[in-house]
Amino acid sequence: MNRNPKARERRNEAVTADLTAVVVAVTGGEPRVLTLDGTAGELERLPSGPFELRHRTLEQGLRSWVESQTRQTLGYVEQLYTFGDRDRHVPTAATGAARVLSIGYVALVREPRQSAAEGVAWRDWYRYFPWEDWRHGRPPVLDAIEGWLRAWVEGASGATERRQRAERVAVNFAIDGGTWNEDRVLERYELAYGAGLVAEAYADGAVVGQGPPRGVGGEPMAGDHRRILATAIARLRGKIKYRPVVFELLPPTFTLLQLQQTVEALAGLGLHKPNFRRLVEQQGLVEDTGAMTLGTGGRPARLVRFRREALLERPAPGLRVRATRAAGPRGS
Amino acid sequence: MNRNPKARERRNEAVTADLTAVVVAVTGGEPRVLTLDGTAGELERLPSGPFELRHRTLEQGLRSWVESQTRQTLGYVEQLYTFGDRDRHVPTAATGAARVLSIGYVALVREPRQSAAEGVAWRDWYRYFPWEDWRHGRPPVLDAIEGWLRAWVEGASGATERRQRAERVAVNFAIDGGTWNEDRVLERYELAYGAGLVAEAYADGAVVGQGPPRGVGGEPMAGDHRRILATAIARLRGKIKYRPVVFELLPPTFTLLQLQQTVEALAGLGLHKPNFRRLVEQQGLVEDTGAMTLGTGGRPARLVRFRREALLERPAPGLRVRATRAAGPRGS
DNA sequence: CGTTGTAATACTCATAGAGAGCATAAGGGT
DNA sequence: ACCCTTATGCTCTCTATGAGTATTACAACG
Repeated sequence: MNRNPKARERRNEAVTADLTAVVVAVTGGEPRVLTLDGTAGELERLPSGPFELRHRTLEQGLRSWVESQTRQTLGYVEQLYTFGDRDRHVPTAATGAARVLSIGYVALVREPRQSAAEGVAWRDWYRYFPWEDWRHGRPPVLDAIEGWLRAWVEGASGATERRQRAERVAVNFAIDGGTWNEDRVLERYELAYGAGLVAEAYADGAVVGQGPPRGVGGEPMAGDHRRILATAIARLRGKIKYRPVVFELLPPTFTLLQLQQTVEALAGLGLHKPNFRRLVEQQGLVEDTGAMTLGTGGRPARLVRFRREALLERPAPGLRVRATRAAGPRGS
Repeated sequence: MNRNPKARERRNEAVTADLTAVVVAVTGGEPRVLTLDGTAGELERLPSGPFELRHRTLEQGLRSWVESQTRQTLGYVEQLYTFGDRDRHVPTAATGAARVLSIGYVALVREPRQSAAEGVAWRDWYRYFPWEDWRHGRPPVLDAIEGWLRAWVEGASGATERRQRAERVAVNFAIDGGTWNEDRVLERYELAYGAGLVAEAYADGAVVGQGPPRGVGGEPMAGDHRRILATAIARLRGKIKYRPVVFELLPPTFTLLQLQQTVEALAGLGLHKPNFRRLVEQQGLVEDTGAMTLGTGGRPARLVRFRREALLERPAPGLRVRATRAAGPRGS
C-alpha cells in the first residue's frame, strides 16, 4: 500500500511464527487444558512461544516451549491450524507492528502429575465453552445464548444478511430445526465472536457495544488462544470417531467405564452404557488384561488395554458416538 | 525465559511463510490439479508465493498469488497444514539460509476455463499418486510397490524397527491383512518417502541409493509440493464424507452420474450406482430441477441441484462412500 | 449377616442403513 | 426392429445401532 521498494528487503516481508499449545488431559472424567495464569489481572493463556532458529522442527519448538513454561512433557502432538488474520491481532509492545502467525497444536497427555508449577493450572475446558457440555442434557446457558443470537439475527442490515445469519445460527446451534453437532466447536466460537457473545470480540475491536451478561460468553483468554482451544476441541471430537486417540489420554490399563467417561468428556455428550461397551468390544479396540479393579464402590471391573491389532483390522478404528436421548441433544 | 535479550533481535528469529495452493477441479470424471511447468527441465510445481505485508490475510495472499500466476480465480478455499521441517528444505538462492514455512491450501473450482495460460496446466492428480486410483480395481503399480516395501521392511536394522515398519506398511498399504483406507494418502506418501519410493526423498538427501524403476514412485514435484498435494487429497477424501464439498466442483445443475463420478474421482474408488443414488436421495442432498439432459448416449437423466436445507437436517451431510466389491479394495 | 447402593455385565427387540444383485425404462444409432 | 447405453426402480439380506431390561458382584452399614 504505502511502502517504498527499498523497504521491501526480504526480512521486511518476514513474519514471526508463534507456536501455541493446547495440552489436554482427562482427569476424573473431566476434560482439562493446561493454562498459564495471566500476570497482574491479565487473561489466562495457553503455553506458547516463537519459533526460533534453534528449533529443529515446528513440533520440537512447541515441545520445548511447553516444557520450559509448564514442566510438562508432551506425548502425542498434532498440528491444528495457522492463524494469521491481521484484524485479529492487536499489536503489542513485544510484537511491534510486525506480522505474527499463530500455529496452533493440540497435545494429549496421561494424567497430569501431582500439582502443576507456579502460575500453571489444569482447567476444565468447559470453563471456556460452557455451551459445549451436553453430558447432562442441554446446558442452561443456551437459553441466554439463543436469545442473544436471535437478537443478532434480527439486527442484520438486510434481508439477505438476516437469512444468512439465521442459517448459520440454525446450523450450528441447533435452533429452529437444526441438529446439535458436537464437532462444530470452532464454527460456534466464530459465530459467537461475530455476534459479540465473547469478550475477545470487543477486545479486538471487531464488535463494539455492550456484551452479554457475565457467564454467558464463557471465560475469555488472551489473544486468539480461545480460538485455538476451540479448534483443538473440534479436532479431537472429530478424530475420536475414526482414530483411536482417546487411548493417549488413558493409563496403559483402564476400565470400560473410564474409557466411556473419557470419550464423554471430550465429546461433551452422555452415552448409553451398554451400547458403548458393545461398540468397543465389537470394534476389537481393547483386550482383556486378566486383572480387575478393586474397591471402586461397585462390582469390580475388568481392566483392559488398547489392542493395536485393531489398527489393521478396521479401516477407521474409532468410537462413533451418538448421544443417548436422555443425556443428549438431537433436535433442539 | 533465559535468553540474552541482546542476542535475540526479533528479525533474527523471523521466518518466511510460503503460501502454496492445490487447486482442484474434476473435468470429465477426472481429478485435476493446477500446476506450473518447471522451467528448463525443472520439476512441476504448484502455484505459490510468499506471504507479504500487502496481503490482508493468509487466504488473500494465496488467492492473489494463484491469480497472478495462473489467471484462475478461486472459490472455496481451505487451509491444510503448515510444513516447517528443517530437514525437508534444501536452501535455494532465493531463500538463502533463512527459515521457510510452507502453508498449504486446497481450493476447489468448477470446470477450468478454456485453455490455461502459458506454462500452466491442469494435470490428473493420479499422475503423482498412481497407487491411489482404485476406481478400476487395485492399481497394478502396487505389485512393484509392495515388493519394494517388503524389502524396506526387511532392511530394518533391528527387530523392533522391523515390526514397526511392517505395521506401518500393513496399516497403510493393505498388505498382510490390512484394509485399504482411501483417506490415508498422506501417510502413504510419507511412508513412500521414508522408504525411498519417491524421488523427492533422494533430492532432499533423506535417502541415498538407487530409487525404484521409473513409473513406480509417481511423478515428482518441486520441493515439498507433492507432500502438500497428498495432504490436499487426503483432506478432500475425508471431508466429502461429512460435508457437502463435492458440489463446489460441479456446475449448478448436474446429473446423479456426474455427482457419482466426481466423488469417485476424488475418492479413487468405484461405487455401486444404485446404492449411491439411494444414499444421495435419502440424505436429501439434491433436489429436482425439472430439466433433463439430452443426447448423452443413453436414457436422459434428471438434472438436479444441491439442496441447502440438507445442511440443517443432517448433522453431517456428506457421502460416506464405500467401494463395491468389484471395483474396490477391502482386504488386499 | 442381611440390606442397600453402586457398578459391571448380559441379553432382547425393533429398526434403520448398507451391500449386492436384478429388472425395467428411455433415449440414440444402425 | 434391434442393439447399445445410461437412468431408474425394487428386492433381499445382514449388520449396526438405539433403547430397554435383567442379573451379578462387590462395599459399606446397621
